[in-house]
Amino acid sequence: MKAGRIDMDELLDVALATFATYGYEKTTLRDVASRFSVSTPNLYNYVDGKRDLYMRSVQRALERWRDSVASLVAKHTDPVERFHVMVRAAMAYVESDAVLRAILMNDPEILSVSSGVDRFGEVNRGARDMIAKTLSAGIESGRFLPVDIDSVTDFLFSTYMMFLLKRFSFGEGEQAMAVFDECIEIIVRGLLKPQDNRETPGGIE
Amino acid sequence: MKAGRIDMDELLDVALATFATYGYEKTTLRDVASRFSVSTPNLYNYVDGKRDLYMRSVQRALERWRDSVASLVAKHTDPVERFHVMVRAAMAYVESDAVLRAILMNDPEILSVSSGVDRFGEVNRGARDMIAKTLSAGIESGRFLPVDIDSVTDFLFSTYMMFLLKRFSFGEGEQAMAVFDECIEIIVRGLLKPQDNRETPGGIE
Amino acid sequence: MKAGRIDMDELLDVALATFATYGYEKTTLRDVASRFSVSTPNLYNYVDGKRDLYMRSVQRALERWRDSVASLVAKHTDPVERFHVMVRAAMAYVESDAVLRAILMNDPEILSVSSGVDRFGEVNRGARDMIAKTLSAGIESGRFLPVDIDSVTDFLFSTYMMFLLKRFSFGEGEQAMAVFDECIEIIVRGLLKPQDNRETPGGIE
Amino acid sequence: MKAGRIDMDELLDVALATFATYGYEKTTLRDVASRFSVSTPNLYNYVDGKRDLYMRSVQRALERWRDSVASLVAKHTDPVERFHVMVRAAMAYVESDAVLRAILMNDPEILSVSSGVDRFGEVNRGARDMIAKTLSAGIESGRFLPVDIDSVTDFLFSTYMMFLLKRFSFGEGEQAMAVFDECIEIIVRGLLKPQDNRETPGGIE
DNA sequence: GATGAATGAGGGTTCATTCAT
DNA sequence: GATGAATGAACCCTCATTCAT
Repeated sequence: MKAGRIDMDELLDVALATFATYGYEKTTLRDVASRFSVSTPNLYNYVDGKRDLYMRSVQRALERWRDSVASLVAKHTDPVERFHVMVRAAMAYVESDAVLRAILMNDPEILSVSSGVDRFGEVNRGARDMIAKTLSAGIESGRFLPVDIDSVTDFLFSTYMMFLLKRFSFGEGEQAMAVFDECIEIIVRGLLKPQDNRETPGGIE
Repeated sequence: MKAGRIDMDELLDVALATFATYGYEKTTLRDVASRFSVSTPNLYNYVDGKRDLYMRSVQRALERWRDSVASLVAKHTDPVERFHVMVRAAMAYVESDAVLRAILMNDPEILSVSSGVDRFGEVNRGARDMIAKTLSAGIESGRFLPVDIDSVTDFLFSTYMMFLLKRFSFGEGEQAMAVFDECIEIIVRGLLKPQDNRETPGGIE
Repeated sequence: MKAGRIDMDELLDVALATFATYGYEKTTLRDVASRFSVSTPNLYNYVDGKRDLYMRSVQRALERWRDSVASLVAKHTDPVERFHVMVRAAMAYVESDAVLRAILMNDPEILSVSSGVDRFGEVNRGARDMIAKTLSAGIESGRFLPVDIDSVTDFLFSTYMMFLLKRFSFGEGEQAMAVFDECIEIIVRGLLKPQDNRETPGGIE
Repeated sequence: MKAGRIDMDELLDVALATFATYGYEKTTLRDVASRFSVSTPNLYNYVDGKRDLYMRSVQRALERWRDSVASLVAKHTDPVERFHVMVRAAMAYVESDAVLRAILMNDPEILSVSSGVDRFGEVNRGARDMIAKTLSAGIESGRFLPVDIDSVTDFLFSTYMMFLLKRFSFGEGEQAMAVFDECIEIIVRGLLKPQDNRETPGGIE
């Protein structure tokens, strides 16, 4: 009783897996269409072309990633905790999702925000919002210093992305993670008001 | 005195890097040719087509790998030491060469020798020779039991390749290395004559 | 109600004529496509490439040839007559079809069945069936000796093909035909039961 | 002690044979060059390119043809005899020279003079001269009627070419020859002065 | 929604041809 | 003379995309 033969969610899932396997260039619309026993042009009734199919698939994957992190972060109220949970959950998610990892490795620029164009601006903005909110919550609660939220958010997001890239796209191995943990510690410590400086819950021991 | 605009060594290096970056399919002959400001068909004066360019580039990379390992192994005389140096040097080399790593990740079958066709037969044979020689040296020196060299060589090479694949192509992380080290220990211990069984120089402590 | 700009039958006819005129190599897909005022890649909606277009065109021509012969043979019941009709009709058809003749001259291996690969296996098998049926009919009717049908069919088909090649592909002229007629006589006479040996309807006198 | 590695006569012979075998398009300069173990560009020291190589090879073949006919014709003085010898010798030569025949079959336009461009103008002019001289000799000797030499030459040459084409390029078989013989008879009879009309030496009986 | 037909762009490859050496 | 290097044109073929049905 479906209106069409193709379910949009399924389409994006199948497409993402195919892109992950073959990479964007080598993936053929026929590859995707044939998985649904459907003609290639028919995909254009659901999607605006190959690029669009790719963008939407990746978008959805990025959203799931963001949502997963957000729901974990939501369980915590302490701003410092939220920070640590956020960065660690993000890392753990990528580590656990082979398809997303393959996508990121094939197309590292997905996470790049500096090189002029920001594809996936919405998702990235969502992630930024999450950071910004955590930041401002920390400031309002009085534990963080009253820094400029926008610029610090930018800084944090860039650092985060940089490490993701190093870790998963350029494959710089696990020592990159140690440096990352350390950097996060430094930043968090820098945000805390002096009297909080001793304890950083969730830090490495 | 230059033969032409293109130096063969440079060509293979550039090609390898390009293949490593984009993968075989997405790499265009124009990609490679344009790095030398040269027309695409001109590459056919140096190389027999895209496939050939790929094969030769990879071949050279594999040879460098093999030679690097061989030269390190040559510094040792004790068969047991040679074994440990050999397997560790091989792993370390791949770890240090991002281009080779990318190539292996994009085309894991390079190392496959079982699936009927053995592309890069010569290099693989060279590696096998290295193993076989180390084995027979150990036997002649009286430290190894007089095993059948061919079958043990086969076994060792397969084990070695299997771990390389797990480690770098399938990205199974570093715990695979621990297992590998252990396996090597077991094999070496099994090769040693009883009185040698206690000490395995180069082992993990 | 037209399916498209190109009618499959027309396509194969045009292609066959073009191949006959220029030969396989010199014939361009553009040559064929332009006859339909159509882009070259569009041919791939009808056909699987140049080789496939060639194969199908020739296949059809061979089928027409076979069918023409078969329908003539069907008018006769006497096995001996059938034999003579069959071989003569086959020869006459080629003589009358300049396009088929040109194709055969450009690509003599079409009829070759011995050299390992039998392209056009189906048609050749059809022709063999025709021979085999005629043979077994003759045997059942009691006029032919009870020979092994398969091996005699093989022998007859080979002889037939050999003469076709000599006549049309190597252009050995009409004296080849005389030899052919004689050979057929000999074979037929050898197949007949002794009491039939005197009369061979359709023979040369 | 040859100046170069290649003898011009040999080159043209080899080239002609190659063109005859593969046809103009499929023949590669490398095909020809490799027969002399010589680089492809080197051929340009002897010849002005592929087209030129073809033209010269064919030219030479046509000249040999013409000369062969001319030398046979020269043995006769009777104009009528000369005519018959000329046309028969021309036919016989083509029949005996498989390479020339293959060339003519692959490129029937060689003999075409009507379609605007006359490649091989010189040879064709030579052949025409031969006809014209025979004609004028016949006229001067008083056996032929005083026709306009140019137009009759044109007519004869065209007829001759037409039959050659029918016979060898379009493969119209041997009945074309009968028609040809008859036509020649008719023409010769028409040229003779009335009292000569009875006897036509060399005619068909 | 779905499909067959059609196209332009682009990729690998061959080839005739030119040029500097 | 001879050659290696270089190029543009052309070919087969794939693919994303459009359009009429």
